[in-house]
Amino acid sequence: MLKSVPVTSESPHCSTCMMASVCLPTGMSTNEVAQLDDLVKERLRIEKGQALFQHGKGFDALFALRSGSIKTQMIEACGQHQITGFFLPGEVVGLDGMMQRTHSSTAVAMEDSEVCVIKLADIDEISRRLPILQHQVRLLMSKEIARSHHIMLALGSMRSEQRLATFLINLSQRLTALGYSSIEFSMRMSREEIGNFLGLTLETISRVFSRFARDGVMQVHQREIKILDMVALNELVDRPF
Amino acid sequence: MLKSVPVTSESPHCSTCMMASVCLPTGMSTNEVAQLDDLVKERLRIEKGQALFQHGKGFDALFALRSGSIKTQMIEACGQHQITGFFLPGEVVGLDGMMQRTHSSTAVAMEDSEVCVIKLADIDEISRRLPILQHQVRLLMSKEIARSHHIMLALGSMRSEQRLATFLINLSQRLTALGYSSIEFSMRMSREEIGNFLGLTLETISRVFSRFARDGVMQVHQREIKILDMVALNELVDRPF
DNA sequence: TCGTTACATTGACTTAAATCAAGCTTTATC
DNA sequence: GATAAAGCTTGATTTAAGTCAATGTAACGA
Repeated sequence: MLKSVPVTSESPHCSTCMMASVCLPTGMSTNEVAQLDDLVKERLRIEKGQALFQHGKGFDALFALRSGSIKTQMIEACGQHQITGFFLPGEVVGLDGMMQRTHSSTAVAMEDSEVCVIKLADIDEISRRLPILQHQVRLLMSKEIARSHHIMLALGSMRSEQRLATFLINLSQRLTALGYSSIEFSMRMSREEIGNFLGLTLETISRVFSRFARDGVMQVHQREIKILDMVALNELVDRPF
Repeated sequence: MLKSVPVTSESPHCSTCMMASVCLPTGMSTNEVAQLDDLVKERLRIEKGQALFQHGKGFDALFALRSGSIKTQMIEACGQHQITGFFLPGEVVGLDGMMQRTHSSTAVAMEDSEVCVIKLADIDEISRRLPILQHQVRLLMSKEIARSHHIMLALGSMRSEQRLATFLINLSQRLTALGYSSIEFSMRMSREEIGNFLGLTLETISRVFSRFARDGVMQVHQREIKILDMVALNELVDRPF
C-alpha cells in the first residue's frame, strides 16, 4: 500500500530539496526555508492507481507532490464522479479538507508518485516562530479557490474547444514552471479523465484533438502533444465565437 | 458610492453581534469572541448593483456580509462572465483574493447590503494572541474550496434538473441556518443569474421550474418558492437517471 | 511472438439544451 | 392610473455534444 520513505540526512529536507522553488516554500528567503526542516517528517510512495486519501476520511495533513502526478475527485453516492484537479510536482494536495477534519475529495496517483507529508500540527507549531508559513498556506488556499473559480468559468460558459484549449494552455504553463517544454509534452491523463474534468465525454475530447490537429494548431499522437500555434490556441479562448 | 458606517458602541462588535453564531466566529467560545472586538473597525453600505470589490483590483480585507446579499463573478476579457457564488448574511466574501493581493473576481450587491470590513493586517495581529482566529480563517477557506468543488461536480456531470435541484437544496439549507423556513423562501436572484451560475440559459431555468411545479415538487411564483416534496427533490440529485 | 486488454479514433444517429421569437407579469416611473 | 422597462414563460426550431457502435492502435503479460 502506501509505503513510508524515511526522511534522513540523505533524503533532503525543504532547505535542500530541488523542488523548493516551485513548492510550498516559493517566494520564501533562504533563511526562512532553512527553518522549515521540521515541517516534513515523513514521505510516502504511492503506486499508480492507489489513493493517497479518501473522501470522508479523517484529515490531518497536507501533501506536497515530489514526483509523479495525482488527480483529485469528488465521488457521489450514486456513482457519478467529477475530477476536480490534476496535480504536478511541487503542487500541494489536500487543501479542501483543511480544518474540516475530513476530506471532501479523494486523491489518486496517476503514476507511481512520492509526496511529502506536512502535518497540520507541525504547520501550527512552526508558524508560531515563522509567521510567513501561515501566509504561505493561506496563499496556497486562495490560489486553489481562484483555480476552482476559473474551472467553473470553463465548465459554465465555454464550448468544448475553448475548454480543451484552456486546459492545454494551463497545463503548458505549469509544465514550463517545472522546467519542461511549453509546447511539447506528454499528458499523464486519458481522454476519459480529461473529459470528466472538463464536463465532456471522451469522444468529444478525441474529436476536438483531431480538429486541432487538422487545423494545424497542434500535433497529437495519443498523449503526446506538440503545440504548433500557441497564438491560435489562445485566441480560441479569448474570443467567444 | 460605498458608504462607510462608523462602528461605535451602539453599532455592535462581534461580541454583541446577532450574526456571530453564523458568521466568522462560529464555533468560538464566548471568551474568544470577546477578543475579536478590534477585528472590525469599519462597516460599508453597498447599494443594489454596486461593486464591493473588483476583479484585478488590490486586496487587503475580507468582508463579512451583515445584511443583504452579494454575488461574485469572474469576468473574461471577451465579455463572458460566470457567477461563482451567491452570498447570504453571515457568509464571508473575498477569500479568493486572500494573499494574492488582487481579487480574482468581482463582488456585486444584489440588494442594498451591509458588510463588516475585516482587514488582513488585523487578522494577522489578532491571531497572534488568538490562534483560533487563524484556524477559523483556514476553515472558511477550506469550506470555500469544498463548495467550489461541489459546484464543479454539478456543472461537470449533472443535467439541468439535477443542477437546479442541487442549487435549491443548498439555498434551503443555508436559509435554515439563518432561521428562515427551509421550504418557503424568496430568491434574490433572477432566472438569468441562476442560469449563469449553473451553466444554463434563463429559458432552461424557467422551464425546469415549470416542470418542477407541474410535477408537484414545488410551487413557483416568480421568485417565491415553496417546496412541497423535499424527498423527491433530493432523489432527483441522488439518482443519476 | 501472439493474444489480451486498455485506450483512442471515427462515423451514424439521438437528444438535451440553446437559440430565436412571441406573449405575458410584475415592478417602476412619470 | 397609464406607460415603460425588466423579468418570466412558453413554443418552434436548431445545434453542440452525447450515445451507440465499429474499428484502430499501442502496451502488456504469458
